[in-house]
Amino acid sequence: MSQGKRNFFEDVYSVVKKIPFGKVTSYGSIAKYIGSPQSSRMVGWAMNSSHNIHDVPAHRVVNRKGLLTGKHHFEGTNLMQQLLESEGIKVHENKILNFSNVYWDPVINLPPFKK
DNA sequence: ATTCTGACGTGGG
DNA sequence: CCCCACGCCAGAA
Repeated sequence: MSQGKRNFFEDVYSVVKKIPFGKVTSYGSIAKYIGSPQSSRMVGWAMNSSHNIHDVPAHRVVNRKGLLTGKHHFEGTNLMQQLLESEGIKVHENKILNFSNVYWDPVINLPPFKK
């Protein structure tokens, strides 16, 4: 009880860890998958706390337009883009090219969420 | 307690 | 396609 917040963070990380190599998803999709479709902003907040955790591929999470909105929170100026391009994803002007082709939706590709 | 902000999303023009 | 206003919710000042 009343630990929903902590689970929320863990839930977000567990989903992000399952994003396949070379694919990306959005904050909103993650929020929707874990049962809080209106807390997409909190997903971003959770990612902010994932800085310490190296198991979480935060670079594979972008906004619904395919923009690298969190890029500024990575080290250096272009780390996020570098990581994505190292996985074969093309990026131009902070935006993922051929977005629909590399987009991976947990709601569709994972079994129903259960805690 | 109140106000503002933010790694967002949707709807309307 | 772009831009704007609004809704959301947790944390900081």
